[in-house]
Amino acid sequence: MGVSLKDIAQRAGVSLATVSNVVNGYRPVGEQTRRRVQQAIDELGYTPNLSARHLRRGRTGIIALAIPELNNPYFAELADAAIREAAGLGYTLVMESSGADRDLELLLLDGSRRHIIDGLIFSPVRITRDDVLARTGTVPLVLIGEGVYDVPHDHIAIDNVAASRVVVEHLLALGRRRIAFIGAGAGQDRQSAQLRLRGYREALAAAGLPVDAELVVATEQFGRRDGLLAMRRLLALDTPPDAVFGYNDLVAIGAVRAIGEAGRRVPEDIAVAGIDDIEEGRFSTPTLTTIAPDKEHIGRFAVQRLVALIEGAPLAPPADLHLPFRLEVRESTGPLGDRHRAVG
Amino acid sequence: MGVSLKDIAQRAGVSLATVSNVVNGYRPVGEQTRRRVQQAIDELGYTPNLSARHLRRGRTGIIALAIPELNNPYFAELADAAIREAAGLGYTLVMESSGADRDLELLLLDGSRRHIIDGLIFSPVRITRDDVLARTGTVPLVLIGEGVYDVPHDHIAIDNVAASRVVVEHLLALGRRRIAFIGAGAGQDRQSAQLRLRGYREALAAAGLPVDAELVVATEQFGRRDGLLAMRRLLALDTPPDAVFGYNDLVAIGAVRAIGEAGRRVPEDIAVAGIDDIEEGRFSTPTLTTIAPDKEHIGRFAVQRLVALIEGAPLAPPADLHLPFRLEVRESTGPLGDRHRAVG
DNA sequence: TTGAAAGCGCTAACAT
DNA sequence: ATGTTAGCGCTTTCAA
Repeated sequence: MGVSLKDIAQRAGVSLATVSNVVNGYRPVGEQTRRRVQQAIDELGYTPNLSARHLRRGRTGIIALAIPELNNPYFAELADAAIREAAGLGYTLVMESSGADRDLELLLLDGSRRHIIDGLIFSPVRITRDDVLARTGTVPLVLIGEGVYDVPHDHIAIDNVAASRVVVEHLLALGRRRIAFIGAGAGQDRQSAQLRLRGYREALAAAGLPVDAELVVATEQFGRRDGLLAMRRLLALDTPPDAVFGYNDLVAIGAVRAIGEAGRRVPEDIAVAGIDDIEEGRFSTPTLTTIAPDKEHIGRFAVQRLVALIEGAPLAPPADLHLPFRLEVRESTGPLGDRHRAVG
Repeated sequence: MGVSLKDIAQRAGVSLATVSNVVNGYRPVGEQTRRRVQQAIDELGYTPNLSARHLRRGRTGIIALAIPELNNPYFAELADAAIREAAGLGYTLVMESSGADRDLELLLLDGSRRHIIDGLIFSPVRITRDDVLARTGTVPLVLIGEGVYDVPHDHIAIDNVAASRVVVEHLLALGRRRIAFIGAGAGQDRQSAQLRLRGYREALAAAGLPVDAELVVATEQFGRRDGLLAMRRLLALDTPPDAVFGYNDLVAIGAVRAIGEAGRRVPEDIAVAGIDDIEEGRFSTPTLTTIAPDKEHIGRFAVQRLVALIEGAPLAPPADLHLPFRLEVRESTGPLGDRHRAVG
């Protein structure tokens, strides 16, 4: 074991409590004493034993960020911001993957790690509002993403229905009329898929267009491969779409690949757009039109709310926060002839 | 506070030690007793308080994976494997980012979190062999990647010189003669950049070709944008290259983008290859030729070695492990006319 | 302004 | 096979 408070106390000729107060600043310490203690700390190279502190305080200083897929770049970028914010507030953030599995999500919700984490930032995709209401776990909880609404917890997300509408309106403004949606979710209640699908439907309805069921493709997951496979099915239709809206950027990128493999061009033959604004889409060929949520903001804000909750700061009641987003029009829906404008 | 061992002991009418033994299995417990204790545990919903356990044991059950950039997909894919392996062995893995900063790396090396982590898997890029030899930290350490060699720690990596040679030999076999290298590292000692550059040089030398200094481009970082900017400089040369080898897949993808923006084609005009085999390169247009290290293997193996070290298992002395890799030839260097073969 | 001491929940050495 | 108990390092109440 390393250097402990007791070692410092002995060295400085003071009591344990005094050293603790120099370290934590809970109550005033005389200037003389403080100096002696600080010197001992420096000489011996003391750092607090966190396990002991946590045992005593009943807190661990660890918060978790639970997301469906670890290697979805959207979450990686979000996590990056969250980790930095957490570190700045004296917390360590650990990432947990639910694998988009309902049972695992329920476990996380009920505090599978309740003794190791002080709080949870959760991006659920399979559980429902009722699951959250019925939860027995008590660790502070902040929800992100569009999984669940109307629950007594902080909830940070963009308005997915509105975002989807903006994308589809953009495609309509380009003159596209057979607009497909990839990623409707395969039977399970991926709530965010429902919301994005709803925005898609609303935009079509507002334009007086019918929703053609064969243009709405469900997928098992929401990765590149899922987008690719779904797009192949769309290309096999008698009348393929002239535009595709992907559930997220990964799905859209998979669709772009499938279109190229079929010898068609994006955007000339088929325009493609996604949601998330992952960096990949800013360098792909063609670059990808997308909805850009402020990931940095979401990540930092979620951590701030959670830490406030943990530390019992007086704060506003649970809020449903809709952060702004913007449409990034790039080559995959750009006007023709606009290919290969320099990026970066 | 929640339910403690004492609560269970009272409920089951046994001693603390017995409950502890039911939970941990350190010594045998009678069948009758075990059943009663287990029932109490189930009824009261007991879970061990990890802070207490850690305080007592002197270990935290947390290991760290320190990498240069959190949102480099290569590391995300590696981390995914490592996190699963760690969980399987009863450890929680936290990710730390060094930001490829030398001071931060030194801090990590000397145990900036010594009280919170039991061990460290470290992928350094700026520190040197001497830094590692001089380290004062004592937490068990496993090195991954090509940052440092010949130090008394486990070290897991692919042979970067050999891998680079394979890539360049492949480009040579395609008949390319002006082969550029992007990502030589800008002055700082990014050891892995040196190694990959060495492989590049060796392959050219073996083919009896000179190394043209203007075809070797240093970059600040190793992301998509760096590849893009470097490639623009190469395209501005009097005689641009007919092939490009990127330090990693991200750099290569940036280069592909720059080539397209300049109105040239990959691979017809310029062939491009990288290292890492990130999923992005399997769906990009064109798909990216690359070196595929076994990320799953590296991640799991690093965790296994580290945990063995932590738990003091008798094990072989520190080893320098070179894991196998293979060349994945895809469209970006494929024979002409091979575009858009179906992937997936 | 400072000190003494209890006790957070657990494990492991020592007893029985 | 089971029980008793010391003590990991820290924070915090009560006293001085």
